[in-house]
Amino acid sequence: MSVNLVPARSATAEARRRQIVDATIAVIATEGYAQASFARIAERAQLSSTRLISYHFAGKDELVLAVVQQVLTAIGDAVGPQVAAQRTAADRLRSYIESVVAFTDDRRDAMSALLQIVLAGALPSGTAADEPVPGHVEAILRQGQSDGEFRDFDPRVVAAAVQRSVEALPFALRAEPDLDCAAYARELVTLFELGTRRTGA
Amino acid sequence: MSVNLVPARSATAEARRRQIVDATIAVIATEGYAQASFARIAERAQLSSTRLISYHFAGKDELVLAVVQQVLTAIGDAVGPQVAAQRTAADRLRSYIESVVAFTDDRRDAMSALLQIVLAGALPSGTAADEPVPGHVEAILRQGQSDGEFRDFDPRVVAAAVQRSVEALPFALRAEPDLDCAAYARELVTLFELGTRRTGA
Amino acid sequence: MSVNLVPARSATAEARRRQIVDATIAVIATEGYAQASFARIAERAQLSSTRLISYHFAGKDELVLAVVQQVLTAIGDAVGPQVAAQRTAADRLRSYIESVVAFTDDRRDAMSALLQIVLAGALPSGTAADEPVPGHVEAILRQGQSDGEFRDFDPRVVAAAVQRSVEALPFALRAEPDLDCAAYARELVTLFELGTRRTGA
Amino acid sequence: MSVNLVPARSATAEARRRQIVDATIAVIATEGYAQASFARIAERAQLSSTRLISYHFAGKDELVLAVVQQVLTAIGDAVGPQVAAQRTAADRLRSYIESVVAFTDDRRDAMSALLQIVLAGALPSGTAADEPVPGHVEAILRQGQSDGEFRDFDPRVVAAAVQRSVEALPFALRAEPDLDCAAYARELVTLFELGTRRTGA
DNA sequence: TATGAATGAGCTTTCATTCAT
DNA sequence: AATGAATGAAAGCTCATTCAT
Repeated sequence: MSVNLVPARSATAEARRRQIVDATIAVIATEGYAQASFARIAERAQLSSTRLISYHFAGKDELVLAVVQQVLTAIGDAVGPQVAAQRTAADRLRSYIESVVAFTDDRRDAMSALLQIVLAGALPSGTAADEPVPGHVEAILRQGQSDGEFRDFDPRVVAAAVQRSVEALPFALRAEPDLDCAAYARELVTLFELGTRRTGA
Repeated sequence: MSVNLVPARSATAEARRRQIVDATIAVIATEGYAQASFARIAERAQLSSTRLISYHFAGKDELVLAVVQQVLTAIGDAVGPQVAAQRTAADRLRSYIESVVAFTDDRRDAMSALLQIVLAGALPSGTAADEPVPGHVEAILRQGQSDGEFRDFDPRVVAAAVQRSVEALPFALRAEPDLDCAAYARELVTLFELGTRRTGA
Repeated sequence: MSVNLVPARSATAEARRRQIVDATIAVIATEGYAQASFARIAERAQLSSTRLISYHFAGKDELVLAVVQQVLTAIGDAVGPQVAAQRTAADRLRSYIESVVAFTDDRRDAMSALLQIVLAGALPSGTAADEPVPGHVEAILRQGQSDGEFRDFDPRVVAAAVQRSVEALPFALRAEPDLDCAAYARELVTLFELGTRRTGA
Repeated sequence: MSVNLVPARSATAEARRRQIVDATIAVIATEGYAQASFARIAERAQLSSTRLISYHFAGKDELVLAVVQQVLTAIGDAVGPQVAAQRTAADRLRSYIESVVAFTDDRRDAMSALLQIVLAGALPSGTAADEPVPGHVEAILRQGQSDGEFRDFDPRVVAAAVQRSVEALPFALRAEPDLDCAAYARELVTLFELGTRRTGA
């Protein structure tokens, strides 16, 4: 039996927060993190004044944190089940790349905003969310190594390479919106399959 | 015959610009791009007022551009000759990774500042420098493919993967300053060698 | 036959008002009058929102006035009977000083809050309570003069001196919480006894 | 030979600071400390914007500190020589009361502003100026005791009484602008002469 | 009696930049 | 080449208060 110490937010408040978070994502994605002032967010969300943002969020940090958490949750919901359904490490790696790419294609603004926040170092300290789905790729790689599927390599380095390669997609999409994301995913899958699989005989 | 439309800057002015650019790099690297205001830069450079910055640079855009150009030039000087000395595409790719990693290790602030500027989307439009050493990796990859060294893949996707993987290093170094960069480079070299080489018979 | 124009407040409402007034006193005493916003008061009183304050008090003026009245009433209850029990003016003056000092020692927050409000000039105009127990000291002094106990002096000036000297105690207590208040009172009593008594033959 | 490490402020800057400080004193004295916002100060000083205040003072704390220092210096200049010219402790005490009262009468706004700042507890911590001419009265009293002029009493208590009694004048002046200050001073002088002089035989 | 939601006005501070020497 | 002075705009944030249940 769990006790909720924090007073539950009302449905109205939750909807407002959601609306503000969505507007923040849109502003960051389209105008850049530096331009994401309360004024512009309020404008985008059709709010009467920025005061409504201050009312629902303790400060800008809390707003940014809410954006990060919302997007991370969405990524987790989209990617987690796909990856978990796979049997081998190679399949999980493939599934991870494919589903993150698909999510990126589907929710471009959300992914773009998340990356801008993380890369700008704008995350308030103490946040566990230093990376999208942090450590997941590294865990997959380590499992694959101990299972004998993958060759010997530093899982941190390769995990970083996978992660960053996937994260490159939003930038590519901004330059070329009609990019074939499925093909993009296939290229990355092949690249890292070849790069990680057990070599030899 | 080339005509110099821009009036040559004096040595004194050049030194001042250099001093300001260096201070800007230091501020961005250590405090973040968002904190790099004229006030903080002037403070770091020991200038009596921000007026000196405005005097030597037409505006913030020009200052940021000067930072980017200075760092890109330094990268070019460090990486270009190394890569050019190689005979095969595979060697050039290896050399590229190794020398960029070495440069990153050597000039951490400069590389960190450059990446923050680029990732923040802070480059004034019309700048050709959308990427560090833009297109170099892609050119190497294309050459390798037409030479038969590399397998068939989308050179843009793989180039992006290589580029971003190398760019991950400054972030890793911030978290772990004593990171073994040579080992980091070796891991990336192996990863992308395996991922790009001609497979099969 | 008296008519009650103000609708009687229920016991619940009265308790709430009391709770809010007490929280206001605590905030003013510990953080200063300038920091005594509705937000901080609500926080201190464990209220869910500032709305409850606005609900029970017509505005900040009324809240501050309620604080003043509550403290003044308490002072009157503590000091009045003591003074009234004395027979000579000198005894009444001594009793006034002693009992106000005792009250200040006993109810430090209340006295501190009252003084801050009065000294900040925060009393809404038209309030009769421009001073704690206004005029009492002056009345004692005038009586002592007409009775021939006290020498000839301007009772307003001396009353102000007595008043302010007693009011200095909260400030002294803040700097030195373990101050011997009884000794403090004795010093003041002697000082003003010597300063006011009939001199000469 | 002394070296000035802090760059000297220009005459222009010094004049501007003075102008702003004077306007601040006027606003605090006439409208109260709580109303002394940059906006009102700028308005009073006829400045084009509040930006000019921020330009000349690092923040509100520095501005308030400048006010305090300016007034304290003025008090010291007015009171110090008068007191120093006296031979006995009783004369010095009398001179102190008379000259502070005279200063208060002469520079009502300055004294009123100073007292409001001090009483509001608005002095940034670390400031030595916790009281107007701090400790001077106490020093006079101690000297008078060791010289045998004054009776035995706690000099801190009596000093506080003298200090606060003198500080009451600005409040009295606000209520009654035509108050006879010389008479006010005479009353206080007599009161504390009688209260402090050696009694007996 | 109480409360969640919302609000306009105001605050200090920082921004890059310009004027005038 | 350099500098002191000044500036309008915008930033995030807090204020007491009101609306609507």
